[in-house]
Amino acid sequence: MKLSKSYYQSENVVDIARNLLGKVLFTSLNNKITSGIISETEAYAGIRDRASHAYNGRRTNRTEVMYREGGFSYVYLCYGIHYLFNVVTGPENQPHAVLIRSILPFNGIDEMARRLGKKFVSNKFTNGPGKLSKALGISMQLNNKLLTGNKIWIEDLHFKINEGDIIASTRIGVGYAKEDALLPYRFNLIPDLQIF
DNA sequence: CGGCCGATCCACT
DNA sequence: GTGGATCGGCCGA
Repeated sequence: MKLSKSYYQSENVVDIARNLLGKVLFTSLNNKITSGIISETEAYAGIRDRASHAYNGRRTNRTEVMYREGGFSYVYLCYGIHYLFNVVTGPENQPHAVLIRSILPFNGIDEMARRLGKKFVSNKFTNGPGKLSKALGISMQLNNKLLTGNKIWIEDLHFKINEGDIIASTRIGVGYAKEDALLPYRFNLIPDLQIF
C-alpha cells in the first residue's frame, strides 16, 4: 500500500506531482493516525527552476535534504509561522521536490479537529500547505524522514483519477521566479470530483 | 553581522 | 483588497 522507494526515485518530478493527486498522505504521531487525500501539488524542478530552493545548485543546511535520493520528506518553516511539506523525488543529487498544497481530510478527523482547534473539520481547513501541516501535525521533527517509514508516508488506496479530473496551472507565490513562474507545474483535482 | 524577504494565513475593512 | 504575525535562510559587507 505504501508508495515504494522506486516510486519517488523516478526522474520526472512533474509527472510525480500529477500522479500524487488522489494518493493519501498519512502521519502517525503519539499513536494518532491522521491522513488526507492529496488534492493539490506543485512540482519544483531542480537546479534549473528559479522557483526552487535549490535553484542554481544552491546547497545549504536547509536544502541539503533535497539532494538526497527520492523518498525523503522536506519540511521547512515559511513566513516564520507555517510548516510546508514536500516530497523529495528523483535520483540522488538531483534536487527535485513536490510541494503538497491541499488535502481532503480522510483518517483521524477528530485528531485533526483537535490540532486545528475546531469543533469539526472540513476541506477548507486543509486546503493550503500551512493548514494541512497543522492538521496532520507536521513540523520540523518530520523533516528529512523516509517516506517509507512509520511516522509519515503516502499510500495508494486506488482512488481512480482520470486525466480529465486534473487541472494544471501556474504555481502560487513564486512571482520572483521570472519566466519559470509561468510553468504549468501546479496540479489540482477538479473542485467537485467524487472520489468515493 | 545587518537587513531583507519568503513555496502563508487570517482578521480586518 | 490590505496588512500583520513571526523567524530562519540567505546574501552582501
